[in-house]
Amino acid sequence: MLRAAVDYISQNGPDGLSFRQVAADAGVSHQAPYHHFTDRQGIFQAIAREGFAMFVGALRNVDNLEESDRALSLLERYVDFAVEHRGHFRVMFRADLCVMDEDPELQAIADDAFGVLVSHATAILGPGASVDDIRARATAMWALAHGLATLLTDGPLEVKIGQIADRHAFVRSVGMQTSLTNPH
Amino acid sequence: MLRAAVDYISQNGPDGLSFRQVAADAGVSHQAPYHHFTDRQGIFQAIAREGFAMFVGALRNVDNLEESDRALSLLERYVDFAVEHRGHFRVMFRADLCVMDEDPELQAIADDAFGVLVSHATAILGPGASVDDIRARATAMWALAHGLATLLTDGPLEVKIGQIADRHAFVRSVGMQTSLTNPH
DNA sequence: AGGCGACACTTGACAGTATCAAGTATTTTC
DNA sequence: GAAAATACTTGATACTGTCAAGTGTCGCCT
Repeated sequence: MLRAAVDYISQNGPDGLSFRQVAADAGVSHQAPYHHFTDRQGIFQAIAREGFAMFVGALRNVDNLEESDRALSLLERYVDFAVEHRGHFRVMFRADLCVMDEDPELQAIADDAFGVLVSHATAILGPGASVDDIRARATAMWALAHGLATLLTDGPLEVKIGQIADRHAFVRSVGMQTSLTNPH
Repeated sequence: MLRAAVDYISQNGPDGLSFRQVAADAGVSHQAPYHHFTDRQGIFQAIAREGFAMFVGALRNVDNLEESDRALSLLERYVDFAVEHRGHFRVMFRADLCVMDEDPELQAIADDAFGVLVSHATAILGPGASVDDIRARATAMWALAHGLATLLTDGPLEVKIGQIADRHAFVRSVGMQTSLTNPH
């Protein structure tokens, strides 16, 4: 049932998603989903949870890589996740669809994902860096990755810059332009 | 009428927007908007048009600034626009809400906005830069700005990194971390 | 002056939607 | 084997976008 919803979202976006249609696709009555997910919002929350769990998994263990490659790998993985799980990704960062405030578990797992970024920013900037610098660096990496992912999945990037032949190479070349790999 | 719709969107997001509610707020019958904007999609297209027009206006003339300040100013203006016109911004980059393919005028004005980024990237990298480098640099700036704007307007940025006291200073400090101001 | 056509809007109807409420099996648990 | 939780079901309500056809009102042309 979740699977059906995610599939729909990845193709048509989250907005047109019909609770009833999902039920029909799963071959049950129109109230069956309402029993599992309390709300229409509930189904998005469930998707976001699953998504963030996978997301953290994709980002974790980046520390095992060679240091010079970590920032680019992080960027690459972030974008990869968005493209490969666009159904989940489209929901995860939409505050209007899944309100994290009401779901502590979701909040916790999202924190984990951000934690990866912060620890990475800390490692790159070294022990001497100020809290503000680390915060700024982590935000910069997040914003770059998130912007790229968003523009690729939903936005008009390919419309504007033309078809992208090799996504991995492209993402890396974009990352190189920002020298986020360097200490300062 | 557009005003009412934009106000609603800036507060509640574009998804819950009800054609009928907008009409009621404007004190007309439920079919009056349908006369002005052919579609529910039509109202989003109108908002996107208005938005991109303002957007280009906000980004233009960044060339007049001192060269070292251009990249940061561009970033700052991009984010400013998103925050100050969040009602428009939330619609402009949602391909599912306003399909640009069917609106050449909208497409043209969006091209203008991207043109500012490209010309800026070209100027920074100098005449010797390859097309791929310029493309990558323009994308990097766009992604950073867009990601930051998105995370600020819709995303969980402030939830994760804490309240931002001075937005302008923060945006600039994030921009500094990426050295997008430098040639390479 | 009189008519005419564009425009701005209205009422009415239809199918589809989320959601509330209350019912019915089936499965698990004690 | 009874009770309770689980997984559904049907029915009804209020709201939504959209189609269709009507009403008034203004400016303009003859």
